[in-house]
Amino acid sequence: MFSDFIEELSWRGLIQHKIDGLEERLSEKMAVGYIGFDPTANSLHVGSLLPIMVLVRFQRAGHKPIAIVGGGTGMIGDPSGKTAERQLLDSQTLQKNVEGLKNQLYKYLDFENGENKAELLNNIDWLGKLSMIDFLRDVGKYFRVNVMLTKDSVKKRIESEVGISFTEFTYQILQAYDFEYLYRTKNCILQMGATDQWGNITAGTDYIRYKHGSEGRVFGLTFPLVTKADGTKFGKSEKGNVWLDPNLTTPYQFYQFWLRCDDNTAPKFLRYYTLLDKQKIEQLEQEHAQAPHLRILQHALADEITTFVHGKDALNLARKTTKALFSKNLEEAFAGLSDEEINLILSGADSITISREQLQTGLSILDAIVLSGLKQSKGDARKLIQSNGFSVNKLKWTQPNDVLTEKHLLQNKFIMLQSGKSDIVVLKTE
RNA sequence: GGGAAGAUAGCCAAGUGGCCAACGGCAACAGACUGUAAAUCUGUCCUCUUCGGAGUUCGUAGGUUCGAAUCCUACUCUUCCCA
Repeated sequence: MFSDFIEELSWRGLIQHKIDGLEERLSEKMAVGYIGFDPTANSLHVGSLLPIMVLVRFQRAGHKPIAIVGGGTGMIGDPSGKTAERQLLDSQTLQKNVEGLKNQLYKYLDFENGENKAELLNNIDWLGKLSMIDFLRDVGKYFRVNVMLTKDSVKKRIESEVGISFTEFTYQILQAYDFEYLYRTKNCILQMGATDQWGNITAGTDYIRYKHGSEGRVFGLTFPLVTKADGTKFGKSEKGNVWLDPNLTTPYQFYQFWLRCDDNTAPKFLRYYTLLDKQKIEQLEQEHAQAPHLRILQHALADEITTFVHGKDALNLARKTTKALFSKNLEEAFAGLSDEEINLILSGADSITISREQLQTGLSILDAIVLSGLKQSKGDARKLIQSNGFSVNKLKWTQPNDVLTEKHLLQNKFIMLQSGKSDIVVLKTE
């Protein structure tokens, strides 16, 4: 039962590097493996979803996952993939971020049941106790500077204009120490991470081998950094980062993010981020090829991931809201719905609330656009209208000097403001 | 310690006394075509605006000039060469 983890990752295209022998070791018996999460923000965003899914698959394959939040290493800053020295966070912010990450990870892994229940640890608990002298005597002795210099993350920074501080240079030792600590105390034999972590991971496996000799047979595995087919940065919407916290990115916005995925990237993301099996994904691809305009892959992607991250109820609401807002005929879409149903559907959308009196006296359309956040100034709002990019209740609005009044209300309740094709804000009245 | 080159908008980068809110590219936003996709073509793209304009930018601070991103001085930072 332990054997299919590597095979699974492999067909999903999730293996970039791995240390030989891992597959055999995993098939023998339950293994303990870990991934570290960086507390640079107080919520995880979609970029962290891939490591989470890898841990989830690891646990589903019968192994025991450990998630580390980097309360200690976060104080230092990982130079991997960074062109400039990291701005250090103060310990209060860091502490808050660590708590935020913990709460989210509890949602995705099973921390309750079975021999392979997940664990969550904060590396400040052991790194914080390490004294300077102990560190240099017991840990630093095992690291050769010439080897450390060859790591990509260090090499790139040394060659760059900004260089690298001693602090960040030592980062790999701390991460290696984490791995060794987990090996020693939790019998953890595998560290996983994105491709840019390979140097840090091998620093750990080398360290364990030196320190524990032939007993120290441990493994590393990396998965690709997420990219999109068009080369643009993954994980940003027009409003910024896409977060996993529903208070920062609503389930509707989250659902929409995946729904807008392009055709070339969708098959990859289905493999990366969903628990659908190979057969199902290939079937979806065939259906998609038959009728691409139905966007079958995008719907499957958005449905699966939104359910996983926010749950079935949130998905249903996001779908209902999407269906209502993107319907061609609004009157029809809302006809026959009760007040409660309408309120529920609108509660999922981005919205602003204004007073009834403002509509009675007439609300300038430019003000409305700025209030809604669709554009940040009246000048921008005017340009939007002039370029034919603004609609009210799905009808193009061409007069920048006109006003919104009660006659624009749908169901006597709300007005739909839309910039471009997909950015919709609902204006509600009190 | 000595010398040389450089710093321009979110990023890259041209401009070396007036024609400069500053060529071009990327990213971003909007339109057309589509499928809330990609590609392509078009428009916008320092800030605000009552769309008439107004205000603030070319490392920082001064200066020369009717006029400075452009010339001068000092300072800060970066890169390279020599010791």
